[in-house]
Order: sequence, then C-alpha cells, then structure tokens
Amino acid sequence: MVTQTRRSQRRRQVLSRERIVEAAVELLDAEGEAALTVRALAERLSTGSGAIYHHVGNMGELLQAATGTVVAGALPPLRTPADSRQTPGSTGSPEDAIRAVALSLFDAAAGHPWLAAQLAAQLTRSPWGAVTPRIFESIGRQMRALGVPRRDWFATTSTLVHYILGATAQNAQNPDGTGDGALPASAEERSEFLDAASRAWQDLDPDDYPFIHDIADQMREHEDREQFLTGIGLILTGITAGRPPGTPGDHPGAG
Amino acid sequence: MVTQTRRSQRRRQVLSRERIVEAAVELLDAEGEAALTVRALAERLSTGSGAIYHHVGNMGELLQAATGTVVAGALPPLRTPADSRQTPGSTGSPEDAIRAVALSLFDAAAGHPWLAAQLAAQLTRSPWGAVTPRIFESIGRQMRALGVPRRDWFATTSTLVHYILGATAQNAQNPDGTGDGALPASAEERSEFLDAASRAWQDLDPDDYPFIHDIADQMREHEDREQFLTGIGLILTGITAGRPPGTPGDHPGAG
DNA sequence: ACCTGAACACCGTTCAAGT
DNA sequence: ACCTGAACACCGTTCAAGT
Repeated sequence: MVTQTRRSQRRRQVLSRERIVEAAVELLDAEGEAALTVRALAERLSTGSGAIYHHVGNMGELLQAATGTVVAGALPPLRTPADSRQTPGSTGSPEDAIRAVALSLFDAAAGHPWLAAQLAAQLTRSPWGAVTPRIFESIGRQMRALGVPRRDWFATTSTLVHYILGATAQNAQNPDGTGDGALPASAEERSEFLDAASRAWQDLDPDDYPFIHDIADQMREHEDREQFLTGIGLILTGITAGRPPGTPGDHPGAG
Repeated sequence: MVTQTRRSQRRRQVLSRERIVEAAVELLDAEGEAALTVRALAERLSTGSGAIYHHVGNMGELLQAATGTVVAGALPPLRTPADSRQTPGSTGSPEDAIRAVALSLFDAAAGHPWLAAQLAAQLTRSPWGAVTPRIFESIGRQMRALGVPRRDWFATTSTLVHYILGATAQNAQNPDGTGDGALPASAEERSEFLDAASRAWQDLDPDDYPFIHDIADQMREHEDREQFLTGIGLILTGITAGRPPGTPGDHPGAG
C-alpha cells in the first residue's frame, strides 16, 4: 500500500514544505524581506502561486518556518550524540557555554539581515511559540551549573534571553536603514554608518540630550560583538553575585 | 506677508502632520496594526488618500512618528522645568529612577498592543534613529549617580536598553497571537494563554527539552511586571558589582 | 493528491486636476 | 499650498479546473 503510493509519485512531488522553506531563506538572504513574495517564490521554484499553499498555510507561517530553521541551525544541537557522553566544549564554564550560544545567535543575525526583525516580530506576535523554547533551552540548561537556585531559573534565563534578543535586534546589519537590504554590511559601510549616527547624536540639543551628547563618541567607536559580550557579562555577574562559584543552589549536589 | 499667508488659510488646512499622527495612534489602539491603512486613515479624517502624503512621506514614516509620540509621552520629560530645580522623585536612588523609566516603557507597551512590534521593527531597521536616543538619554543619565566610570556608560546603558526592549517586546499583550489585536488582554485571557503555553512546553519531548520541561510551571505562574523588574535588578547588580554604593567613578565628585 | 493560474479583494503610492 | 480621487503596480489568498 505504501509502495503503491510511492510508485504513483513517479515524477511528481517536486515541491515540499522543506524545499519551499529552503527557497524562502535563500530569497531572504539574497534580496531581503520585501523580496519574499509568493509570486517570486513560485517563480524561483518553477511553479504556480497556488502550489505554495498546498504545503504552507500562509506567508506568516512560512516566515516562522524560515526563522525557525535558521535559528535551529545556529544553536548547538539539543541532544548530545549518544556515543559521546562528553560534549567537546563540556570542559568550559557554564558562563562560556552561555556566551557561545548568545554569540551564535548574534552572528546568525549578522549573516541573515532579515533574521533579527523576524525574531522580534515573532517574539511580539507569538511570544511563547516556535523559536523561543529552543533558545530558552540552550541558555537555561546552564543555570544548574551556574549554581542558580531552581526557583530562579525562569527569571534568570528570561533576563538573558530578553537581552540577547534585544541586542541582536539592534545590531542587525542594516546600516542602509531599508531593512530589506541584502548581504551584511561591509566594515566600511558600518564605519560610515556609525559616523553619521554619531554626528546625529552630537547635533541633538545638548540641553535636552546631555548624556547622548557625552557618549556620541563612545557610540561611534564601539565594537558590536565586544559590546554584546560585555552585556552578557554584566548579566552573568548579576546572576552569580553573592553566590561564590561552586556554591550549590537548592538542587542536589553533582552526581 | 506672514499675515497674508495666515489670512489665506481661512477655513482650509484642517489637516496637519500632527492630526494625522494622532489619528494613526487612535486607529492602532482601537483596531491594531493591520487596520492602519492610508485609506482607513483618510476616511477617519474625512479626506482623500492623497492628502495624507502632503504631510507624511510614507507609511513607514507615519508608524515611526506614531511610535515616537507614544514613547515620548510615556517617558519622563527630558528637561526639568526651570522653576523646580528639584524633580519630585529626585530624592530616590538612581536605581529607582531607572526602574521607573523601564516600567513606563513596559506599561506603555501593555497599553498600546502595537507598540512593542513597532519598537522592535524600528530598532532593526534604523537602530540609532528617532526613538533610541530618547530612551538612551532617560536611562543613561543615571549612570553618573550609579558611580559607573564614564568609559563604561555606553556599554552599561546599552545593556539596560537592549534588555528593556527585548523584554517589552515579549510581554506585549497579544495572547491571541494575531498581533493586530485591539485592547490589552484581560487577566482571564492572560491566564488561559499562559496555561496553554505552559501545556505546550510540557508536551515537548523531555529528551530534547529537559530544561523547558522543568520550568513550564514557573512560566505559567510568573508575573510579567515582577519578572521584568527582576531582570532590571540583575543587570543593575551586575553594573554596580564590586563598586560599593557611593564610590565615585572617574568623574569629579558631586558639586 | 498535487498542481495551475486566473480572479478577487485588497494594499501603498502617484499625479493630473481642481480650489 | 492644499486637497481630491481615479489610476497604477503591486500584494496574499482562493478556487475551479486540470493531471
């Protein structure tokens, strides 16, 4: 019976949800969010617009799937391979593991200029759906090793995740401001962009914006990744403050 | 000449950029983001679609302006009134001032369900434009009083702002998941929503998501505002850690 | 079951024409 | 200068019709 069905596929079934999502990511990467239309996608897949809807409910679902696959691809695998009980990086501190997860998201957003906006949109539209648990899991697993009491796990993990998503959103490489820009910005573009932004800050009324005026030059010279890690560090300090490293939380001691 | 111009206005000029932005906010609040169309706005203002474009460049600019006015209205005034050198709350700690600013944004997002998505979108599309300096200024001013060395001001303020925007985005009250939902959700809706989300987390494969499984009940019972303030507290702890309160940074002593 | 592609009901934006 | 509203060039989505 199964064979029958399979045989009847013959040459058809060139399309699949997977292929569509894959093509969507390619289109987003190459031409930006505004270029992802059902018609453009159909043409790229040499099919009609209606065919898309046989595999994907609607445009929003497609964007969600595209975001999900890219995020899943960027994060470490959820399940450690059964043959190697020890993860390669398992000798590192939990702080380092968190930094690695955070950076992988940060870098994924730099490589896919449309990703940050989609992450943010999905965060506001379906806060607990799809992509959030994946990120929560990767970060939250380190709470035990950090010595955080179990009752604080949700709060501390949430804080890290919110920071990561906020910082990732701001540092999406869209210096042209269009948001549909292809390809990450060059270092030169970035520099010009920060120069202009810094000058704009300088031009604000110093009576209204004394602080902005003061730090306009720091803004121009900051390094995205370094600044991002500083923030992670501050939060980790806050989480572990007053709790000497190695102090167990309210969980049973290491097995 | 000026009088001439003014006289010739007579009955016309019923429209203005200000009136348009105001109407846009009303429409967004009442019917959600999807309902804000040029045609709907024109009808609400009893005019033609084209008239909108005499005062506003395009839809994006209008959304930016709407977001800007709501944020500006939520935050404390930039300039202390000249007659009262002492701000009413100026006796409080800088930590409290930061918490107040953070909460005012958090609450604004709860009152305007469309706001968080717009803040996030503008953060990714024009990271340093419009609304960001306003928020930076309100938070950053407290860095001196916190005893943070000047060279760290940009980093510490960025961390707080990124966290605030990330957390605000997630806590936008859109439990229906449509994102264009009018009116903040009721407590009952919120409860049902968290119940469903918590159950969804429980249903994830515990081999893939052991952590999510563990904290599903904490997620259901968390209080948005309380959780939000906990995160602010963690970051403030990280910022001031190792720096006893009252320790001056690298800035001159209090005047 | 899977796909086609015309058709429908919308969009944002422009622009000749009015006052 | 300010406004009108038809027209243009798009959208996402649906659905009878094909294979």
